[in-house]
Amino acid sequence: MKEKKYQLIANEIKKRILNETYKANELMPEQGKLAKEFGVSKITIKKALDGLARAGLIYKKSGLGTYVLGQTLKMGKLDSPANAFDGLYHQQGKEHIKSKVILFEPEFPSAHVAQKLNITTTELVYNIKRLRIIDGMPFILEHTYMPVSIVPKLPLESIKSSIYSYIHDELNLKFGGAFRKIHSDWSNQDDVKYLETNLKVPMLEVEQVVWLANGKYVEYSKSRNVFNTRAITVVDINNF
Amino acid sequence: MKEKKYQLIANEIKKRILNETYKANELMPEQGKLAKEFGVSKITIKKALDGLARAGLIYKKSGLGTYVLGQTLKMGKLDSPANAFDGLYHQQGKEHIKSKVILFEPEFPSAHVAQKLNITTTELVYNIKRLRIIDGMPFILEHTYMPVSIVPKLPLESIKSSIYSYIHDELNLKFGGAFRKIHSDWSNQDDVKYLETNLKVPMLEVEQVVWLANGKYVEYSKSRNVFNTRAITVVDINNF
DNA sequence: AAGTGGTCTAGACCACTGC
DNA sequence: CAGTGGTCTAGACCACTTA
Repeated sequence: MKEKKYQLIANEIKKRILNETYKANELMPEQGKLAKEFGVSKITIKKALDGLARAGLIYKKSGLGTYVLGQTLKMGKLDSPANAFDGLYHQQGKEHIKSKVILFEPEFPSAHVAQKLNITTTELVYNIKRLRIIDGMPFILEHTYMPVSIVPKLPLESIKSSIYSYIHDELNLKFGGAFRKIHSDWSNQDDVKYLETNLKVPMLEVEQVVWLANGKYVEYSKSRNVFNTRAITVVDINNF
Repeated sequence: MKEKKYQLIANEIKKRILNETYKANELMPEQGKLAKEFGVSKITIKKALDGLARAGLIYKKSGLGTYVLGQTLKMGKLDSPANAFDGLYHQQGKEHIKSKVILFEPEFPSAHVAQKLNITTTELVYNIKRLRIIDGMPFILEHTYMPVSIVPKLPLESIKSSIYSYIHDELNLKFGGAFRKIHSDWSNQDDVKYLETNLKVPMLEVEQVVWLANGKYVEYSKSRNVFNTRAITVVDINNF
């Protein structure tokens, strides 16, 4: 799998921003210089920078130059970016995260779940409940439905660690995108049971549908956190 | 202000998707055909489609074609997309929304606010509290800080309707992007007072920093909703 | 093998900024 | 005016999917 030039360049520039070769609120080298340095055309540099701009790392001003953007809403250690497909396991590091499998069963989906996954009610799905534990603390209660047809042999080992890694690295499938709906709710019996909290406490719930690059829906899930343990962060860049 | 070709094309294709000329889960005309139809080069079509793909309307599969994506996580009527700069006023329509101005004062920002807005504590900001009311129902309690230097003459009329429209249409400034942090919390005294709810109820809070296309920070705000009145939706497309 | 989308180029021209 | 980023093109070539 050959890395694309614009991807390589974007990664290199990102590295330079993170190690402060290019400092926050300062001008970066102009596109022409970068094109020369990397030995590519101007438009390829632009593509790399466009990606970084969308990720909220830089901004460009026509007639002036490209600036490094100072990140002002810092993420807490346990916050999750809403724009990411690497999963908790990678965000937090595998030394810190454990998963307890509460439920792992095949079943025929309800009409509701089938509709979310764009399948019929006769196509089997896995019904998976996991408690994600970070540094020994119960953290997220995840309830996931996944079509069996897409992940026919889901190893228990992956469920305990990272289903996303299995899909990405072992099955070599690429994620396409996700719709997420974030809202707030009262804690329920399950939350109390697994997240070591009380009844009638605020919860943060993320409901999501995830699809692969080949257009197939791979997951419908709800993740619940106790209110004061996690926030979701979103970067939203105007235009394209 | 001349519209760009890829923007015009993206809008036209979006229209066709919405009026179901191109139907969900079906193939769209290939890029070559579209290029011919609109009389532009293939790469311009691609740019238009890339934008639509990032907005979650379509997905493309190399070797196959471009599909219209069926939206499976429907937004509720009062939900807000996290990816949008048009503001509530436009999302809900001005017939339905009213704003009650609770506080509107200039002040020197606290160190915290100054840091978020990337200014010094000697640069004046507006301290604005608004209650947004939809169809007579108290809906969102907004607390906003805005540098006076960017909006020197903010008309009270705009605060009552749409500050975003004023910035965009009257001042002709373009939004650049936003960082948002979404979390859950207990309701507090202010929530009870203005949102007609009880104490100790779950709330959804969106904390955000918004900057303009010229890189200047224009807003630091916190918006609070009662838990069962609104959700935030996010579309997250892998890669660029 | 044919057809799709994706990458990349060189270069023309435009739009915006500051001097 | 010079210098920046943005748009757009024609066309070469690659990667992927289906047959």
